[in-house]
Amino acid sequence: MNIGDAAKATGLSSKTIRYYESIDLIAADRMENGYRSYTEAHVHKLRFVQRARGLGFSIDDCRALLSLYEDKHRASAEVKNIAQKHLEDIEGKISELQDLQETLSHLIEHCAGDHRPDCPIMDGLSGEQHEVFGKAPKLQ
Amino acid sequence: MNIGDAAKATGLSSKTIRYYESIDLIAADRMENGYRSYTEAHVHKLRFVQRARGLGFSIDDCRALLSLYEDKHRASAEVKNIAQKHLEDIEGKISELQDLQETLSHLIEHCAGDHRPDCPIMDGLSGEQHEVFGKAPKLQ
DNA sequence: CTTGACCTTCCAGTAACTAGAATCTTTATA
DNA sequence: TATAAAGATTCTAGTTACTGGAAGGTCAAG
Repeated sequence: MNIGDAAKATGLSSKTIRYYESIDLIAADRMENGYRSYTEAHVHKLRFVQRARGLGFSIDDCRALLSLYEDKHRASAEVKNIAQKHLEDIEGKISELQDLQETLSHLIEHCAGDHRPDCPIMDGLSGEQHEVFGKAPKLQ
Repeated sequence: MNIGDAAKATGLSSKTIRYYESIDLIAADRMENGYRSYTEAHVHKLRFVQRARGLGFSIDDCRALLSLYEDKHRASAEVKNIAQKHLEDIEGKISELQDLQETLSHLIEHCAGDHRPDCPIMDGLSGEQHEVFGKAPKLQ
């Protein structure tokens, strides 16, 4: 199977598949003409990574998960560990974003949003307001 | 004021302040020896950007907000518009992350996490599970 | 006069691709 | 059979918002 077919079979773009090979994540075989050649096993791995990326796992996580995927004697604890850490990451991000959401929606609520220049949002950003601010966490 | 003092006054690093100058966001004056020189007005603008970045506004948003900040005749509607779009972005991200969180925590819940190789998380990533999957949205 | 703290510029690296250019190879059509 | 289109290859560079580090200039203190 050529790269284009592998792309269709996985939902990844050819570019992305080549990229994954360039970072030694998933290597294809080569045909005589130099074209990459994909087997069903390759496609499974690609789809595995596609799903993991869809769940927000980093490429490095994917690398670790792939090697566990190929290890018939893996302990599920190892997999769970990676997933757990990732879940905690996600939960951290959610709560940071919720803080931002709260701060922003307060500011927006109090802004008339008309032709006049007075603007609580600007005041907030200028540091003229003290209630609502100072609570916003840093985004990484 | 030298860049180091401006950094202390704003909470930004000297590197970041130089970076902001390099992208034409906030330019400093120069002293005879070539050192950057910061006035209170500079510091206010830097702090303004620092707060906006803390609320997750992009550099481009900051650029727009800064120019509104300096425009005494701005309409608050313009500010509100930028903030509103950003809020919608944030809300979108929150809901994507919540979907991921739900999917992941279901998978994790059902994984024994012991020495045995059987693992619902792996099954999910391998596409052997169909209930929980397919719902996960793409992260941008 | 030297040490140390501070400043300067410039280059490279981060994450995970994506776009585009220049150049094959294969396939389909006239 | 000639050729054009589709699809393959590699390589470089751009994206976001910085951060780290190197090589070197400036300044105040001892």
